[in-house]
Amino acid sequence: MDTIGFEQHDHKRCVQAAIAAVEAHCETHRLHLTPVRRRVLEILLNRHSALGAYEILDTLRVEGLGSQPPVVYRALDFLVSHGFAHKIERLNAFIACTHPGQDHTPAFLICRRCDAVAEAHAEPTKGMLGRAASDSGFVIEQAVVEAVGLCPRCHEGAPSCA
Amino acid sequence: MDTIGFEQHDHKRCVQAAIAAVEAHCETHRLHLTPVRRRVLEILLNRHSALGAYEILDTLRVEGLGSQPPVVYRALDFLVSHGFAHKIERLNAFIACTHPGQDHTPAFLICRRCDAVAEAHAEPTKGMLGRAASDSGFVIEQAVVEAVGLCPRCHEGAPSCA
DNA sequence: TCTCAAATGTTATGATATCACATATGGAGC
DNA sequence: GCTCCATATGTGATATCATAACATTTGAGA
Repeated sequence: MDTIGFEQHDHKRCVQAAIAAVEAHCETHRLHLTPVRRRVLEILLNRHSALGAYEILDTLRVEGLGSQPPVVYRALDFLVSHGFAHKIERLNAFIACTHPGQDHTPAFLICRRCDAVAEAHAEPTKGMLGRAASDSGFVIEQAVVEAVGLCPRCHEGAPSCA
Repeated sequence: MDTIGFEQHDHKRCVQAAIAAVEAHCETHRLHLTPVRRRVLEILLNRHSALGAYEILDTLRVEGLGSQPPVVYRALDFLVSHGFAHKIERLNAFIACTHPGQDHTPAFLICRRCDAVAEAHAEPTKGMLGRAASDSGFVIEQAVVEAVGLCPRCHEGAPSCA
């Protein structure tokens, strides 16, 4: 399953690849990946845990890219609306998408101990939820699927998953 | 599927039955359903859409049951932690549980037009999410499943789903 | 070069949630 | 009945998350 992000990986390379994929997508879809938007995406990509909007803003402020909340929220709106990032409702935080440009319903595995977040795929129209929806005539347009628990490393009984 | 709440029903009776079920559960589990907690539950039960904490607080304030945010948040903590109510993360709002006392993972169908919310059951350990979790060694303890879309009535093309 | 839409800068405020500490309530043991 | 203590509530202040409103800048195309 290539969507699980708990294992070790070449992080620098994964960031570069993600940026490249987003750039390509913006190119073909005539979207503006402006400096602020690009930088917010980079900040998100540099972590595999979710970041609060104000944490991102702190970094932008240091770099002179903006100091007020609307700056970061607008950049996040752009990234989220085009599927380059996702909001984790449970955490009121944001995370870069691990497969940008592809249409998908993300599902998240959130470690409550080390705060790592892995993205998987959800199938909101299948399973009991999909059946309940179709039985009642509800039309699902969008879904939030977020599981909280322990990631493999934190589950091992290690004192910390740093 | 008795967990779908979009159809018409005897609302007064459903509220009474829910209160009775919660009372019974508190009785057997030595939990205190204090006046504030009971009233918050009633306020939630009187709707089939989610209510924000401050909306609930407005009602409590009028009734002299408390006027500060911690009052309502503490009552909600009690209700949510014992499964008598759920938080809808997507809406930052709360809703009474439709089958209190039973251990379950709720899933919600949220109408974006009329704000009605129906509760269904989720199976977080099944489907692709469960497989992704077990494949990676993630242990799911809790899950948020919330679908946004159109309820049967709003989907009919009616001007409103009042 | 002009124009206009898109993006950004900035001030202020709204909405959601918690902390910290004081006070009250109610049952267990004496 | 009284004391002790855990639980619950009252209250003021504040933290955290998010958006409204409007001015200014930028950049692609006429």
